[in-house]
Amino acid sequence: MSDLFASPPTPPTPSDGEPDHQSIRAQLQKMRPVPYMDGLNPEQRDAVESIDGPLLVLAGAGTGKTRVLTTRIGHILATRSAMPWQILAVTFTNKAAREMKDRIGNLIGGNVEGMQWLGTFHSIGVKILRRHAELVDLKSNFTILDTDDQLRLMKQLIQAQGLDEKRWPARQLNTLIDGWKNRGLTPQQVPQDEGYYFAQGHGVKLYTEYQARLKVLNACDFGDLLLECLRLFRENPDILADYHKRFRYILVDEYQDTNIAQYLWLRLLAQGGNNICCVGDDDQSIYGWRGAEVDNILRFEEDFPGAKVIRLERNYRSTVHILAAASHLITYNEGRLGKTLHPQIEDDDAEKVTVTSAWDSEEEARTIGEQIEDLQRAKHDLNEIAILVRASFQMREFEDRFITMGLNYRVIGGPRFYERAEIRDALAYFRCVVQPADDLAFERIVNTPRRGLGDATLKQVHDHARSHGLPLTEAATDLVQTEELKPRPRNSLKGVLGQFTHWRTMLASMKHTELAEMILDESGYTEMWQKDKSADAPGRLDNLKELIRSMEEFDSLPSFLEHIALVMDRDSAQSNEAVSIMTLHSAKGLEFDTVFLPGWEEGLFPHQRALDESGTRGLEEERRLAYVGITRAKKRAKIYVASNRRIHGLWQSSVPSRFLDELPPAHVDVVESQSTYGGYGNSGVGGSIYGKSRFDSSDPFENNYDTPGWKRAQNNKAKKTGKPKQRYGGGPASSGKVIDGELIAKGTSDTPSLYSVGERVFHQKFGYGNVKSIEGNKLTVEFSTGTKRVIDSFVERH
DNA sequence: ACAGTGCAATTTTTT
DNA sequence: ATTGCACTGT
Repeated sequence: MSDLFASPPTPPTPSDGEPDHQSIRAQLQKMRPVPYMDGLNPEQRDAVESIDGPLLVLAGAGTGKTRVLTTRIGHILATRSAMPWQILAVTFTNKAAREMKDRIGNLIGGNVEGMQWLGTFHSIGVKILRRHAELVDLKSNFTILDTDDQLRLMKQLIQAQGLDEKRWPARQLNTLIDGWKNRGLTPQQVPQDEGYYFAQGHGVKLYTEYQARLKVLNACDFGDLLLECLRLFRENPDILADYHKRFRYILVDEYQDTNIAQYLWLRLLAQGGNNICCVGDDDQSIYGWRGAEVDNILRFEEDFPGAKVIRLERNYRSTVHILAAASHLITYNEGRLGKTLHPQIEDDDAEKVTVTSAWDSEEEARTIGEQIEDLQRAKHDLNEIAILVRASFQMREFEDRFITMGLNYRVIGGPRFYERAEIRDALAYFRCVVQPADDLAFERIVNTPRRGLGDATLKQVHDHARSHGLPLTEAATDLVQTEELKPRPRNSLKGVLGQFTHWRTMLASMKHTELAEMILDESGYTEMWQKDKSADAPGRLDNLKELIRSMEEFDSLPSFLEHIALVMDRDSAQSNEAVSIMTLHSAKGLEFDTVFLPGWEEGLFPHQRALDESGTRGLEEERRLAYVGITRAKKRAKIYVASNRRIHGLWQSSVPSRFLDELPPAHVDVVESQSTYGGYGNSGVGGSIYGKSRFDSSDPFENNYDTPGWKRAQNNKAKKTGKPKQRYGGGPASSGKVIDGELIAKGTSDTPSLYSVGERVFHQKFGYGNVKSIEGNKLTVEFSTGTKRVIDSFVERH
């Protein structure tokens, strides 16, 4: 394929405006198909070839969206319509950008380095801002603040206003300002009434102050990376015109996830050639809560007059049943552009989507564990299995279970490397060296490790800084020359400042990795963790080593810091075979043979908070989330409902999700979990309908969701809260109920414990352990993972 | 300055 | 239940 590029393409000159050339080339292209077009269906091909004018590609799940995007870029390059550096291609995540780069590389045979404008919205924003920083009151070495920095800054501002931080938490202010920034609003543009929501009208004032502080700190937050670009373009038409000339083609991935600021950003840039191609799927818009505007994609044809719209509806990923389930479910949403997925995979033996009821979340985890073992025995690849949960607290149950089972798993999207305290501390040291005005970094580490610089001293530095309008570092430098500080803190502060000055002088001459190590050693930071005898200290030291190691790939400390700020993913080694556990949100864009979807209960999924806060809009977004979940599956989608779940430490009985009603019965099998007898566990509520099909085998595929029992269950929902788990500890009250025969026999609170001190027992979650003491039916057991108090019926004698 | 205690909050997440 | 926080007392 690379022979297409054998002769070096000549860059089209700006005056090369004769469209005839292009269309002739395009025609030739159509007449003689080129290899990279092989295997594209007509719609995909159309999307690849329609490179002139605005184009919206509505790409349903699994319809070859990325392929179209990358082939389109390949096509632009192959037809010499633009040079690599004249293409702007934006994605949301670094992962998507990387994948796109890789695939273009494969397509055109290698070098994609020329595509310097392929990246995330934010990384491209930074790139533009650094070039023109002075025009937006920044220096080109400005710092990018993360959420943590933002919060600390806002907290300071709230305090400075004399407001009660309890009543007006920084978090809330951050969300508010973030929301404004997502909508492209500067402090002046915030609608008046909105400003009053926060702290009796202090909202806008705080926003203004926050922005002012950022300038002083020579810093940007993520929102600014776009917002300041907007300002730059608007205030400097010549610069915008420059970019118009530069970007002959614009491509946007996941357009349904763009917020207003991003939309404005794109529109300003697209005004040049109008060759903008947006790819997205309104049915997969799941980030409304962080500012994404589905409207952007719904409005595309109005925003870009003359736009062509191409629908990709041939799904190459999933079986008929999976697609039918997802499609039927999503039709319950209003306000969509409307697409139908047509299955391209023929499989007469395809499994229907299953819905399984479990007594509680523990049984749910156990059942899924067993099913995974079955799949494993049938030689299924564990990497092709995923568990997609609504909220991350659901993950723990699976982890616990898989640990005891000895099943390999990996959690995708947990706490990130860069978020760890030790990494943030180390970075703060580096930031402070590179950018002395970075007060937030300075504050973070000035007394870490302990240097005897407490609140009192810091307050003096702060006051001096404020009254003289100086960054903290400078204020501190001033102060130590005077007699204002007490001798001890004064010397201590003088010492650190001296060190920083020293490190800064080394910045140019020393290799950055060595300097970094030197900073951590000389500051006493490494030593602090070496002396720390807590269990995680060695791990933290490892992380620091890892941090230094990862700096190797960069050529300087500043470029490394930018990478950290923007590229927040850690490349985890995923060599082993393992089941993936992740949230539905982080599953977008992925696919697996088998997908387990636990926790389909009202309140959890759809999530109560989504309903409370956003009403129908929230519900529809939850439904799209369900759609995303189901369409991740290639061969098997397995849905689970638990009748009882522990939320915030309380057992709550729950009602199956309304989404289950919205699945097409013809493509769904209702089964009960392998280890449940009956499924009528929720006594008194009429029973779960999901166990019923077992006794109702005359017509197992009828729509079970409309039966009286189901209706009753819905009416009764949320009546019982905080109820103990009847099956295990209920005593006489629970007798006569349908319960798990195996476990109920093991004693209740009324009978003396069956165990004795010193006995070896087995627990489903914690594994083997020794009984330390007994109070009634509660045992204190020492497990390998620690000592826990458990109800005796949770363990087995061994 | 720091350690210990009490209290509230607790969806989803990228950049 | 767990965790992170702000405040209090030494």
